[in-house]
Amino acid sequence: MKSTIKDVARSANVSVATVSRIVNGQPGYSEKTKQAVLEVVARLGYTPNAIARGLVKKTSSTIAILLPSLTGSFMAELLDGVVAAARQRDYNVIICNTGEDGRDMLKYLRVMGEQQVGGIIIASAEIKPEYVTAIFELKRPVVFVATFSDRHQIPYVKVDDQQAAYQATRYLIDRRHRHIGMLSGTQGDHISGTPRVRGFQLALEDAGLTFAPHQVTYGNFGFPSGLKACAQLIEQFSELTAIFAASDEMAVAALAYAYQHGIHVPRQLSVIGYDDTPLAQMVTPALTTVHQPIYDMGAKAVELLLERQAARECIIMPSWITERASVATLMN
Amino acid sequence: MKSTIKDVARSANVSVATVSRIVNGQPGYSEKTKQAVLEVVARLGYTPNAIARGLVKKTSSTIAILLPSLTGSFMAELLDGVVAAARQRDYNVIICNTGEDGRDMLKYLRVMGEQQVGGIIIASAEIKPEYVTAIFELKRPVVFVATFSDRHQIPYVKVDDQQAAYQATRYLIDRRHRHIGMLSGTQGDHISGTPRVRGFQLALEDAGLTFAPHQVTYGNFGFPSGLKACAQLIEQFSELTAIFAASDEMAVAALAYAYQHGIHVPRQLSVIGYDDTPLAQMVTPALTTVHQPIYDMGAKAVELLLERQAARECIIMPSWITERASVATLMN
DNA sequence: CTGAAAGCGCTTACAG
DNA sequence: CTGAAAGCGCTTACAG
Repeated sequence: MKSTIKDVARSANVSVATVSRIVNGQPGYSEKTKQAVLEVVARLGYTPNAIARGLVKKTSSTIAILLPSLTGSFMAELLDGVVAAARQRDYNVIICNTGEDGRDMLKYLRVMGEQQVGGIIIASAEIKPEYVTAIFELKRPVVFVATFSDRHQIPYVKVDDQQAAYQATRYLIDRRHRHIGMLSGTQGDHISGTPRVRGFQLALEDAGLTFAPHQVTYGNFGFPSGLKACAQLIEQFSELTAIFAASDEMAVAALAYAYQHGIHVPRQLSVIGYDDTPLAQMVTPALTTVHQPIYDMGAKAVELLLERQAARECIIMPSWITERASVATLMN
Repeated sequence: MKSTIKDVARSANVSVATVSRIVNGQPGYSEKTKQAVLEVVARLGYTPNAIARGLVKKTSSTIAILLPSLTGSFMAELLDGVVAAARQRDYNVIICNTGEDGRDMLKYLRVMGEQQVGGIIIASAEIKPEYVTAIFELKRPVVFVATFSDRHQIPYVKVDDQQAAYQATRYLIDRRHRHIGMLSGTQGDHISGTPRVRGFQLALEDAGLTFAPHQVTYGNFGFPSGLKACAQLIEQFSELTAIFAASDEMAVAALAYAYQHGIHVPRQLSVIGYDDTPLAQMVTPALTTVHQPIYDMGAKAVELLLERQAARECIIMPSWITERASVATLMN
């Protein structure tokens, strides 16, 4: 049987109050009783029950992260940042997989409320109105990361997707590409879909280039979808010399497609990605891509959640292009 | 203020016992009082406090997974399997990053004990003797995944690394390769290092080929280390026609190295990896590799932990080679 | 410096 | 079918 605070109190001939103070390093006891108690603690192998403590203190030193999927290195890196920042603050993190379509979002929101978590981070997902309702009912700190709601004041940390896409497109234009196609993420996705397409379009138009619907093709950010989208793009827009992909995985799919069809990257086709996940440096040719500070975004979200909740700030993280080997400058 | 069971009891003119029964679907109340109570529950927005329940039931419906690192798709996939299996059983999972060298292993073991978790999964890490001591003191279910202890009876689920390495090497030999090099993981790693080298050596010797130390070179399973190890291997063993890498990332590093040096894969150099992470299908040429059922291993670990703890079984999962495009059959 | 006691929000025999 | 009461393992005023 696990020993409790009562056991050590009895064994040390003191009250539980005294044991509690000593174990928690609060003032109020002599060095002598401290030694005696600590000795009993060691002998009995006593460890405090965090559940009981949580009940009286009404907080459990844990936060939850809700994410749509665990696959893909984006989430792994985000999680890494969250867990590291939480550990620094002695918080545990519970991980909830809500499913790609947010199927279990509402369920987890409720369950995490019941678990009395200190706060909830919601990652990269379409925020439906009913989520927002549930969030407000929870009366608990929530922050979004890599997503946001444009209708409600809920803190978020993310990159400016439209601007980042603009930069990436501009990068291609500056290297004299005039026929640029885009591999977009999920069509109709207001978070990471539409804004990136808009940035793409804007950059083209600002440079005096035309933008037509057949220049963009859609997938779901994943590799297989990228393969299909790339085939379709090249078929309907054969004059293209460069591709901007809305995710590294889709960009890598373009690389794979090109290789299979004997198209040399970057000599015959330039490719720029989005995310800068570890994948980008591993492929050949190494991928030039939009860098998102994913790890830092996770860490920042924790900070917002735990220490700056009152401020209700939103944070736009900087993004930039990390140059590698998949984009060529055109000669003419 | 959040309402408690007392609030709804008062509001519904019943005892807390009755509310408890109704909320938990236990027998013992009339349909009429049930309706009345449920109505109050809805009106007050009452949700039970899982912490309080955990205190009396002495279990918290959460398990912990301790892993050395979150980066790399191996861990992401494992985590995915664990989380999915836990969700099925209405368990939450707390994720603890112990650091590559197990720096925080002991700390987390203690903290998770205090959190009264229902069980602990320890993933892919060297198991030091002091861990085992701490594990036994915990008196809580523990299962290892992708690792094990050869000195103590603690359930594990893993692949037979030596055998898998043997198969991979054999695969190369069957395709007429006679000069085969290996990119090993961490030197001295008893879990995923040594056994794979041993399998490699055995396969060579069984085929009547020689095995010499200069045929293997060491990294730490990661991509950058693979690049270095590959350079070194090719320098000291230039006649090689095929490489067996102890991880997909190291195999991909070999692909990258070859590309940079104008060596065509698989025409001039064959490469086989280990893990079959998503990465393997994304690179070009697509990587032939040893498939580990990582997701299933995570799910299995949860099953062992929660439902078959008493049996104390260990499970060796099957592995196989998934053929893609990075290995060629030699002609001569 | 120390202890008795109330209380955190539940569940669960036990009695009716 | 229903309730009074004890108890889960702690923390924290309060009193001395």
